Amino acid sequence: MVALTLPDGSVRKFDKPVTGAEAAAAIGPGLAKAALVIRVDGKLMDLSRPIERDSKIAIVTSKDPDALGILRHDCAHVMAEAVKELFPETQVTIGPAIENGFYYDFARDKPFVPEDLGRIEARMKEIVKRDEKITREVWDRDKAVKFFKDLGERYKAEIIRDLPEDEEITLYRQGNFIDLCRGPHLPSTGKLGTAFKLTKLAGAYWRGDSRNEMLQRIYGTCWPDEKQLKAYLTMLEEAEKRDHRRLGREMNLFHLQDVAAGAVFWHPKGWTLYRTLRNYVRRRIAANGYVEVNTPQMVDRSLWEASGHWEKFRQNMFTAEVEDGVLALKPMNCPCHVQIFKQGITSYRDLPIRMAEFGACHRNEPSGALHGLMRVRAFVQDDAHIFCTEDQITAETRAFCTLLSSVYKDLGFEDVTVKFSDRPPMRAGSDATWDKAEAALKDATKATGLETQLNPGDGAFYGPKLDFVLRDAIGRDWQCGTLQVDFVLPERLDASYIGEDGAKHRPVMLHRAILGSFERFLGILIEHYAGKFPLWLAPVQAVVATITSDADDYAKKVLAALGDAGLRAELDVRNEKINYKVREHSLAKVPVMLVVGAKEAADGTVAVRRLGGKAQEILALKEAVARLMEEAAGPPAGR
RNA sequence: GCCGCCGUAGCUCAGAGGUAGAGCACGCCCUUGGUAAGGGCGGGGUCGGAAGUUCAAUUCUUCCCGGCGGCACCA
Repeated sequence: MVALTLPDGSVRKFDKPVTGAEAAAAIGPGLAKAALVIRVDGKLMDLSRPIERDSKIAIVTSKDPDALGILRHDCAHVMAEAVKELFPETQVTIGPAIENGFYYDFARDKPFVPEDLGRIEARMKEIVKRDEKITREVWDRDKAVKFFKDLGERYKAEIIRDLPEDEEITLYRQGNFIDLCRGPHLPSTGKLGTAFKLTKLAGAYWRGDSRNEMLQRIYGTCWPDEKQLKAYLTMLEEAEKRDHRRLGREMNLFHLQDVAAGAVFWHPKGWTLYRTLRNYVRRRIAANGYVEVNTPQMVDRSLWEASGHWEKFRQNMFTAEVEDGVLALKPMNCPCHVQIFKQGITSYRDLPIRMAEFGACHRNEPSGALHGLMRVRAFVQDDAHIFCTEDQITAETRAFCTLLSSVYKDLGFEDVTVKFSDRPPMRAGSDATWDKAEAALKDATKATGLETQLNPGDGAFYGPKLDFVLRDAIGRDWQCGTLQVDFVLPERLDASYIGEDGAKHRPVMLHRAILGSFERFLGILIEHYAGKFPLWLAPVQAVVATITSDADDYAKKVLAALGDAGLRAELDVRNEKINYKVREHSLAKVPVMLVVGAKEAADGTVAVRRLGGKAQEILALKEAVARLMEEAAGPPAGR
């Protein structure tokens, strides 16, 4: 006798063990048809497996959030089957479900070409049409290894060999295709549907290790129905439209050029945006007790040896030989800040010292890592180092978390999470010190009300850290801010202060950045706003456009009034129709247009048109300027 | 760095073993038009770089540089 409790609390009794499929059929024929897998006491299982004991069950259909992963995993299997049919010499490896889809890694001498994707996709649809039954088999380990070896599938054999001793070896068979898999799977390939698409081709290292051979990865996306597939593809198109590299060109913000790979040519408008952001951060940190400094670009090798960078970071550093040694372009500012700290004698009364620098750093990133503004070789950090006592870590971290949250909010990001990385196995500093530092970070995030996720053992060897992640307008996460406690660098570079007791003590250093790098953050900001910046950030805040040349003189007066009010405005008196001008400045994403014709010139007014808006508002020039000025002032500094 | 794809006008892209074309942009002319493209004419390219094959290479081959998508990297 088996009693199965359904999600609604009702109990079904069977006089012998039943399979998930039978249980679903007993509940109703509609459900039996829609059933994909079954959840038994919280664990997902194949419908074909018998349920021997009293359990809580739920039939999982495509509406269930758990179904998506199964669907995508199955899609990977169907793709592997299609590939094996079309290219029998290919070896299969692994193929998991991932966010929005799945991939499968294949090993073969001849790489796939983009045209293959269409063929594979067509064959996948055939396999779905065949509606092959998917069956689960439990195999003996050695037999399974031999079986795959004999098939020439050496990767699969390797995976089985490396599975933990106590793990059951299960194989899934669909048609002529058999694959090692933990499952669960759909009852048959027909249940997959056809809402999938192969999206890209890529190389990927076997087992994710760059010392291993490279496999061919095929990515795909897969959804419960065509509508969701289409929605996803549309979302991708939207993301492409707001790509910062594209908007950077269209809005004439910056360009990248092969003569300086990984470095940015900022155009006037982009540089205005950059400076606006930098000025904003400058105001905010000044109001929060930071002092700003500036330190050398190129520093002698000896300092990097002392700081430990030469040993740990050498490959990423640009160097230049000079007559009496080697200089390195700084990849970070911290050693230089310690040099400033060390000038003269510092008393405990002077602490904390919050030393900020918009420091230009260079890192020799691998060529394949470069990506628009997001990953560059030359960048400027909104960097600062807080020199303080251990007792001050809590208050400083709290203040930083508050400042950071407020900055993100001002810049349009409300959704912020924190990753907290605590002590790694190999570390410097005593356990008591780590206890204190970790407690301080934990306390600070809690006090600020930030949602925190623990990354155990992921801290740097020199101290625990917080990483701040923000979510953008289309749901993507970006790690930007950071706060790292450092017990080691002050020691290595011999920084000290005089304590209350008159003796020398080591300060603690907090490395911290809110934006990370201006370059990357601007990339994120461009995509977040899709180029439509709020007025205070917009590089061109307003365009004064004339309807006919009769209004030219008045338009110049309007422009001057805007300029006097500190607004970034441009004039468009070209011999073009107003429709043309409106279209052009709209595409350039200028937030405000002030349209003036003979009427406005006579009345001393302007017709205000907001980007994307249909309505226009006629205002007296003075009134319009006053309103825009207020709006363009941006967030206040003193918080 | 690794795998794959790509590099033709400022941009988006077509093309072919016999030194190139479209649309938009740009310049000039006409047009003075009230909220997302008015019309005409015109200028513009060592076809990413180097070498090789060939009577002839921008086209085919190799190498290099750069871009794109991943992977690896991001103390």
